[in-house]
Amino acid sequence: MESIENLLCRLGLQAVKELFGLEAKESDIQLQKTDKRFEGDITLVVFPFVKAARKSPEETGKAIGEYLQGHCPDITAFNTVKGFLNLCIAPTYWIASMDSARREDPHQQKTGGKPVVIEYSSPNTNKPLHLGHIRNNLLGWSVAEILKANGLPVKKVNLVNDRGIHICKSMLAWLKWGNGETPQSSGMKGDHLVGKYYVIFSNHLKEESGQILAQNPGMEKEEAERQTPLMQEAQRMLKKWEEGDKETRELWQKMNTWVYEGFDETYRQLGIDFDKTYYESDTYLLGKSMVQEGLEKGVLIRKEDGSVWADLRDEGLDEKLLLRKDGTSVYMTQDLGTARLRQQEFDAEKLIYVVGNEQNYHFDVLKRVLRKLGYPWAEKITHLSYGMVELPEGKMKSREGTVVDADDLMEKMAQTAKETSEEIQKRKEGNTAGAAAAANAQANAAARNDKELEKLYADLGLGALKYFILKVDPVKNMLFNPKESIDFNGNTGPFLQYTHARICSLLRKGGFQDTTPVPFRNEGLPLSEKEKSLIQNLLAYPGVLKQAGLQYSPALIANYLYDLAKDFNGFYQDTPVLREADENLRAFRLALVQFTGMILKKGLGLLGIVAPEQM
RNA sequence: GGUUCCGUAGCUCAGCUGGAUAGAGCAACAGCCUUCUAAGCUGUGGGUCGAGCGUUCGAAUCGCUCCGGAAUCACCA
Repeated sequence: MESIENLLCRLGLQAVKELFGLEAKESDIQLQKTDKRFEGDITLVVFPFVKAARKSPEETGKAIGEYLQGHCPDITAFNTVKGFLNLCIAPTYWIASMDSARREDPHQQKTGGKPVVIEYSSPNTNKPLHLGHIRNNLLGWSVAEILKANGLPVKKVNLVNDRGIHICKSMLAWLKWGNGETPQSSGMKGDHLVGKYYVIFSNHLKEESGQILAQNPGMEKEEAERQTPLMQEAQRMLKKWEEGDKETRELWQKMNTWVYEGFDETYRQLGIDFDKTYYESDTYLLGKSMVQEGLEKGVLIRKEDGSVWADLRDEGLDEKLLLRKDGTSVYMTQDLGTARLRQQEFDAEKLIYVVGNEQNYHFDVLKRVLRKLGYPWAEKITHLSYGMVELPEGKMKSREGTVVDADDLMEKMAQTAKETSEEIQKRKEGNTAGAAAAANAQANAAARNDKELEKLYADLGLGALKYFILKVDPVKNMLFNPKESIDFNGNTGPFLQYTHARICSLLRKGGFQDTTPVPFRNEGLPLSEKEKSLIQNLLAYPGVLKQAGLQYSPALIANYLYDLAKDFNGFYQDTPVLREADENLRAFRLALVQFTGMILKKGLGLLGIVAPEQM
C-alpha cells in the first residue's frame, strides 16, 4: 500500500506543475505531522511555491489543497494557516495503512552484496572492561543490528590488543608477587585477576619512581618511571616476547587465556557478540610490510636515524611516525595492517570503527596514510566516534580508582532491579483499594520460579543500563549517574519494558497469545485523536529505522520508542480495549495494541533490550 | 597555541535535510487505583536555545566572529 507521504508528494508535485507551471523537486515537498493546535493530520509547507504561484501563502495553500482534495478521496478536508496547508485524512485510510503495515516485516531481508564490517570493543588484555567499554560495545552491537535490519550484510569484529608493554607489566607483577595465583585458586574472574597484577605493578612502580624523584628534584615523572628497575625489567620482558622467548610466550599465553575467559563472560552478560576476533599479535607484522612498500614507492620518508614517517604537512597535518628507529612498529603501523587484512578478507562495502573521540585524529591520519599508500578502499573507513562517559565526580581515572567496572555495574543494576520490583510488589499488596492489581501481581509472582525472577531482574537491570546509554547521541560526552540510571521511572528502559509487558497482558486477556494478526473489519470504525496519533507514530517506524542506519545512531530508535510507548500509555489509559461492547471495535483496538507491541519489541531488540512478557 | 567536537528548563537529555507558540524525564506542587499491570496517567510552575552579527518569507538548526568546556597535537596503545 502506498504511504500517504509518497502519495502526497506525488500529487503535490503534480499540483504545483499544473497550477503554477513549476517543476519542483521531491525535496521541495515538505510534509510534517500537523501541530496539535490546528485541525488536520498532515501538513504541507507551501512557502517554496508562493513565488511561482504569485499569490499569498494562504491562497497558494488553498489552491493546492483544492487540487489535492480533488485528486485524492482520502483527503476529507483542509485548511490553511499562513503558509501551512493542513490536510485531514480519512480514518479509514489510517486504519487501512496500519492494517497493511502490520502484515509486513519492517526489517528487510538480507540481500547479497559486500558486507559492512564493524569493529567495536577493542579491549586491552591487562584490565577488565569498564563503563567506557560498555558504551562502545552497546553502540557497536546496536549499530550492527540496525544495519542488518536495514537489509545490509554485517560482520561484527573485535580487535584484541594482546601484546605490548601493558600486558608485560601484569605478567611481571604476577611472576614477582603472584605466588602462582590462578583464577581457579583465587575464585577471581581471569580478567580481574590479571588487572589486579597490573595495579600491583603500578603501585610498585610509583614507589620506585617516587624514590628516584626524591633524589633527583626537578626530574620529569615519566623519566623517573623509565629509570626504575621494575620498568626496565618490563621492557626486557617485552623484548623477550618479541624475540619469541619460549617461557615468556607461555606465560603470556596463559595469562591472556584467563583474560579471554573473563571477557567472554562479560560479553555474554552484556548480550553482545562478534563474528570474528582479531589479535594484534597476529597482524602487527603486516603493517610493517606496508610501510616498507610505501618506502619503495617513495611516498614515505626515512630519516637519518632510520625512523620512517608519513609527511602530511601539505594536508594541514603534521608528520606521523610509522616505524621507530629500531624498526619496531607503533600503534598506527598496526592499524594499517589490520585495516588491510580486513579489507582483503571481507572485500567490505564499508569499514566502521567504533572508537572513542579521543582518537579522532588517529583515524583522520590513518585514512590519509592509506590514501597516500595508494589503497582506494581508504575511503570506506568510517570512524564512528563517541564521547566519553563521565561520572558526577568527574572523569573516570584508573589511577584514582574511580573506574566503574563493567561486571560490578551489571550486577548492581540487577540487584537494584530486584529491590525496586519487590518494593513495588509490596506496595501493590499493601494497597487495599488495588485488590485486583495485588491479586494480579501475586498471580504473576506465583507463576514464576526464582530462576525466572532472577532472569527478569537481570533483563530489567540491563535494560535500564542499555537504554540509559544508547538514548544519548553518540557524539556527545555523557554523564553517567549510577543512582539516576537505576531510576526506573520516566524515560528509561524499564518503562518501555513495562509497556511491552502490559501490551502482552492485554493480548493474553483478549485471547490472542500468538502473533497472528488480530482480524477486524475496516468499516465505520471511529478513530480518536489518540489512536490516530498512535497509528501515525507506528507508521513512522521504517523511516526512523532507515535514518538510524544512515546516521549510525541507536539514539534515534531509543527516543522514537519512548515517544511510542508514551503515546501508547496515553491511549491505553482512557480508551477501553477489552471492555468495548462492539466486537469489531474491540478487535481493531486489540490489533492496534498488538502492532504497537510488535514494533516495540523489534525496536528494543535493536538496542539489545529484552522485552519481557510479564513484569 | 593549531585542529576537531560539544554548549537547549535547576539536573539528565530529545528536537530529522531551516518551518507555526522549543519538547520529554528527573526534581517541586496538585489530582487519579473496587475497571485491561499506578514501574502508569492528568495538570501547574520552570527557557534571551552560550553571546553577537549575517543569510531569508522564516534560524535552536546554515555561515562568520567571540565566550565557555572537552579531546587531540608523543619513538603510549
